[in-house]
Amino acid sequence: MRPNKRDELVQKALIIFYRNGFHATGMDMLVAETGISKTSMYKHFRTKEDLILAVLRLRDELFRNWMVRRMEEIGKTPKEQLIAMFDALGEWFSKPEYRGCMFIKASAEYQEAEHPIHAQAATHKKLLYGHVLKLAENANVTDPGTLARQLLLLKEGAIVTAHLGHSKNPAGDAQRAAKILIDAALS
Amino acid sequence: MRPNKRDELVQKALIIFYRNGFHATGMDMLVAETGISKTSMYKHFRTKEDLILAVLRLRDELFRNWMVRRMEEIGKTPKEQLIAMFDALGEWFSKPEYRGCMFIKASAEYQEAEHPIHAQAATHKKLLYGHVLKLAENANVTDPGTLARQLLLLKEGAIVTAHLGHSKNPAGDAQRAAKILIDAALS
DNA sequence: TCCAATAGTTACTGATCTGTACATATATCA
DNA sequence: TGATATATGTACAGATCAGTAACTATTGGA
Repeated sequence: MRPNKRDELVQKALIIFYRNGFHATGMDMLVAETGISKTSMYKHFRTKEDLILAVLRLRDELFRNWMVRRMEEIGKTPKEQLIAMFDALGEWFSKPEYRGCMFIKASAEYQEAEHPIHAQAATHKKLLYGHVLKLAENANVTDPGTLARQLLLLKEGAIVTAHLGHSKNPAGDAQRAAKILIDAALS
Repeated sequence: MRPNKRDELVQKALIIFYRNGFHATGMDMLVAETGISKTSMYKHFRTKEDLILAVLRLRDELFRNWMVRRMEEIGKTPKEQLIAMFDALGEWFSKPEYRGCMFIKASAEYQEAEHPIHAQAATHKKLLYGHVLKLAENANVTDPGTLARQLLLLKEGAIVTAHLGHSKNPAGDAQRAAKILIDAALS
């Protein structure tokens, strides 16, 4: 049984927490849905919070890898890659299992900035900002920091709006806005 | 005791749910922090869910009234009022008790679109869209629907980002982006 | 003063929560 | 085969969860 039970737990817990929320998911539900015994879980993680932190670390890795890869596949130049972020978002939103951003939800359930789970969610956003900032710099825009933050505002807004479901095509709306902002920053 | 106990409960529960989250706030905590007996609570509301729905209705009323009023106080023309939305957001973010948008958090804890709490959150966003759409129409922009949705993407993004706290001035970034989008929609 | 509505107190149910104790099974490697 | 690590099953502790029952106190209006 070398293929780690710990990793299996984190992967399965990720899906369940994403679908069901953090407080609303009890350890007994994890036992029932993963088939992994509670004793094993508590051997790998001292507390539920530790498990959630491991889940968020995995999610951060998976999500950023996926997002960066899609942006590079769709766009060639830095400017195209920035615009491609919203194509990738559109793909994500159209998946049937889409339920919004796990980090926004984590920060909604663990609100205090000092809480480790909240802090981990903030770290994810910071790391993504780093990537977008680099692209904005390479696109030679005036004030790349501002443009990067503005594009990410559109991204977060689209994520929330896609989950709240009162808009038909938030990724498309965001992308059209992004193009205008990028062009304005290039002149 | 004409000044309704029911209203008092909803007002106090609003503050507690906003600060503490929905699942994380038990009825016993509400009893302890409001001083209202559990029997009274369950005389006014059949379930915790019913209480939450009443809280969200109040929040919708208070928030939209406040936002519309501030926009009208700060901006004269429809265009100025659209831009003023982000001044109002900045005021909100700087309040010490700021904890993000209650409706985003509600939809994060009650994820299924069919859930009454989720639906109520979506309704709030729809109502706000109606107001912004009317302003965009009165500002005589081309495609007011798209502009209204894009401005609201910036708004939701700023709200999330202000709560996740990795950005210094999300309302300012959003406002500068909003001005560019509005000007582009006017030409 | 009496009625009726609204409030509170206390104690409870049964379920579920996180986390643990303890004894047993299984798999790998020497 | 035997040692060690890792997994399991079951049962539990103690707290908390939403919601209820039965009874009492307070209030406003007629």
